[in-house]
Amino acid sequence: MQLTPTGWSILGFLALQPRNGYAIRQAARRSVEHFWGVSDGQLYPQLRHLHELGLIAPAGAAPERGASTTWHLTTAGRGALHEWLRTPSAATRSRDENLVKLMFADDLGRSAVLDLLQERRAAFAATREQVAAVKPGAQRHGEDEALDRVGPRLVHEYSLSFLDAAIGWCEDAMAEVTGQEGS
Amino acid sequence: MQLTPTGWSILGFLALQPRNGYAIRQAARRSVEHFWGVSDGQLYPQLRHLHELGLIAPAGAAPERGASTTWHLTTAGRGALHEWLRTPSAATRSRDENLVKLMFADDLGRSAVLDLLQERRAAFAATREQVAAVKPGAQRHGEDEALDRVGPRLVHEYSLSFLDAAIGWCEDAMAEVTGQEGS
DNA sequence: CTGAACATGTAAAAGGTTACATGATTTT
DNA sequence: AAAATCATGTAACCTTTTACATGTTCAG
Repeated sequence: MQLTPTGWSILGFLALQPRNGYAIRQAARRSVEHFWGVSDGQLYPQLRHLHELGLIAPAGAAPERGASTTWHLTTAGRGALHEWLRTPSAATRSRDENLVKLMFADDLGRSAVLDLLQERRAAFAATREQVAAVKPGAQRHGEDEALDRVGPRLVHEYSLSFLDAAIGWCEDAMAEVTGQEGS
Repeated sequence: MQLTPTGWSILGFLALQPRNGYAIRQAARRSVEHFWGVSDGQLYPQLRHLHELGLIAPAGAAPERGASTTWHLTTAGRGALHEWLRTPSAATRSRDENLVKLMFADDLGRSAVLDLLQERRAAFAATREQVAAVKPGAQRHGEDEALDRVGPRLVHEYSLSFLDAAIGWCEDAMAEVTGQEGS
């Protein structure tokens, strides 16, 4: 069984609990967004595809066009997800325009380098606040299977620790660049 | 002037010093790879494109097919690069399959979560060694303008501090998951 | 009843990765 | 002379992004 990681991620969200496409998007925004964005244009085609493969099924009989459709995993879907979970992962990849700029910014002088670091710090700090405001796994109210999962909590903690490290680095770097007034 | 960040990154490497396509790829591998990969299939078409825009020029008269071509920035190219450097950057984006799996791995039990964390730790540790082995900015021998640039050094330090944070988090997470033998 | 949020979708274009294909140069 | 590395390029495919398009439900 072969899917794009975006497909797997959608499958994963349905494994946590049944929901409609819109709710998947929201859940992705709350948790995964920074390391696996799911874009609008891909969500609904992927749902159709997963349905065709028999990995998910609509709650009602037939999904009507334009109406809200709640999807849930089939047995095959859960099996496929578990199989994927045991598969080795592709390496982490980032696309970080700001860092690329930093690489080449010397030409413009120290102040330009500082500007880039400041931009970076501000962006990370804003993201950190946003992430800190979210409670991981609290996707439903009341007692729920989702609540005692370690996965969402660990991922949330990872995001925070990454952001803290990045912000810390920005500050160190700014101090370093400000300190040595050579060149 | 509008380019893809891949194009800008190529331009940036030529700003540091003139070189051929192959050398750009190598330089990218040494420095930027983890946060802005430049893939083979894009490099040469991009060089042609940058040439058409008048941002870079070949060393010899005309670039011959199959022969090594050393490219350097034109005045317009350097101007465009500088302009880009002052432009606000797109937000950092990562694609991290391992983290997505972690999010959904609870179903398979604590041992599967630990496996994922171990896989993650090993991958980051390997990358860390690889990155640590590289000396930033040392792209030429002898005294060189590249040597007193802060950019490459800062970026190198960022990579290391990111990797350290990630490895630290893996270890904390493993301890946490191992510790609480509930569920 | 009006606007905000909910909900689903499509089409086109841009971008990136992979695999392939070829030949030159240098080292052993 | 063979092998490794240097060097350039193409084509197909896959994925993602963006922009658009439409209709519903609920709160004020």
